[in-house]
Amino acid sequence: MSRWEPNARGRLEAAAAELFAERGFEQTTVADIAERAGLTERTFFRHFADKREVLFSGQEQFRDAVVGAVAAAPVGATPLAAVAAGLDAAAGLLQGRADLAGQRQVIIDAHPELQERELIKMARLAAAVAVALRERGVAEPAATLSADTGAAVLRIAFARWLEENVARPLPEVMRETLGELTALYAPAAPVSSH
Amino acid sequence: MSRWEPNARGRLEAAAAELFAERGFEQTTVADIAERAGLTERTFFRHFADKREVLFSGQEQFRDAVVGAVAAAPVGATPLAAVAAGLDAAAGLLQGRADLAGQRQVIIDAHPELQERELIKMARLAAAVAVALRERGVAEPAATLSADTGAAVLRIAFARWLEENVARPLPEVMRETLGELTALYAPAAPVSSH
DNA sequence: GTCTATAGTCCGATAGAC
DNA sequence: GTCTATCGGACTATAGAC
Repeated sequence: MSRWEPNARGRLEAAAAELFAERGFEQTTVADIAERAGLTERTFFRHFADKREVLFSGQEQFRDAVVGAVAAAPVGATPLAAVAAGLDAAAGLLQGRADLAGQRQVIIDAHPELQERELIKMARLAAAVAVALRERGVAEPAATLSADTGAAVLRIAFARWLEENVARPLPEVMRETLGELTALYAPAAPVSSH
Repeated sequence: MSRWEPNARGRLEAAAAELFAERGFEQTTVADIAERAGLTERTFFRHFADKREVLFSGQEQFRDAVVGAVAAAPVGATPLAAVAAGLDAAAGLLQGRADLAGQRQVIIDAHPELQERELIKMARLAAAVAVALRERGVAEPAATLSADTGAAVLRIAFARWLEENVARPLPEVMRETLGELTALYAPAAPVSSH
C-alpha cells in the first residue's frame, strides 16, 4: 500500500550481487544496479557511501557481535582469552554463511580497491575490540596488540578455511591458527597434544 | 638539453606535498598539482595510478629494505627474530625522516581513503615479508602469522612514537612494543632482563 | 531529482634519445 | 628505425552540490 516497494537497501544489495557475479565489479555501474533494483542512482548513494560499500553491508552487526563476545568474556580472562572468545563468535557467524562468504571473497580478491575497503573494515573491527579490551582493564599497547593480532588470526584462518573448501568447521581452523600463533612466541615449549 | 625539465615525478610529489599542506587533500585537484609542477594532468596519471598514490611514493624501497633485512637475518634465527630484524631496518629508515613521516601521517589520519591505501601498502609489505620467511624455511601459517604480527607492531610502535612527539628513538619504541607482544603471548615464561 | 566537478581512461600525436 | 616521456582532447562514471 505504500508508494514504494519495501526494502530498497536489500534490493540494491541483491541486484549488486547478481550483476557482480554476471559481469564483474567494474563492468557494473551504479546505474545498472539501481535500474535492476527499480530505483534511481541517487537512491543508491543514499544507502551506500560508494559503490564498494554495497559489498560490505552487515559489517556493523558482525562487529557488534564480535565486540559483544569480547566484552562478555569471564572477568578473569586474559586479553588473549577475551580475543579468542571474539574469534569464536566471528567464526560462528561466518560458518553460517559459508557459500555467500566464499563468493564474496572471490570478487574482493580480484579487485585491489575492494581489498582496501576490506582492510579498513578489519582495522575498524580491531579498533573496536581494542576499546572493549580497554574497558576490561587492559592497558595500552597490550589492548591494541591483542586486537590486531586477533584480526590477523581471523584473516588467516578465514583464508585457510576457504582454501580447504570449507571442509572443516571454521571455529576449529580458527582455534588451530590461534594455537600456532601462541606457539610462535613460546618456541622453547611446544605444546604437544593428542 | 632535453625537451622537458627533468624529474617530472619528483616535481609532482613536491607540488602535491605543498598543496596538500596548504589547502588539504580533497581541496587539491590533480590539475592543481600538475599545474604547479609545470606538467599536465595526463602526465600525473602516467606516474601515479591515482591521486592518493602520490603520497605513497618510496614505498617500494622501504619494502625492499625491510624484506632484505628479514632475508639477511642469521640462519638459525627464529621467525620472530627475523621479523625483529626487519622491524629494526624499518625503524632506522623512518627515524631518518621523522618530520616528513609526521606531516604525512597527519594528512592520512584525516582521510579514510588514504587510510585504506596505507593499510593495503602495509598488507603488501607483510605479504612480502611472509614470502621472505618462507624462503627461510618457515612453514605456513607461521610465516604469515609472523609477518602480520610484525606489521601490527610496526604500526603501533610508529603511532606511539608520534604520540610521544618523537622524543625517543623509534628503534627503541619498536623493540619495547615487540617485547610487550611477546609478554602477551608467552605469559608463562616472561623474559626478564636488566 | 537535476546538474556539475573531478577522477580516471583511451586513442593518438609529437619530440627527442638511442 | 625503436623506445620513452610528454601533451591534447574527448570520454565515462563516480560522487556530491544545488
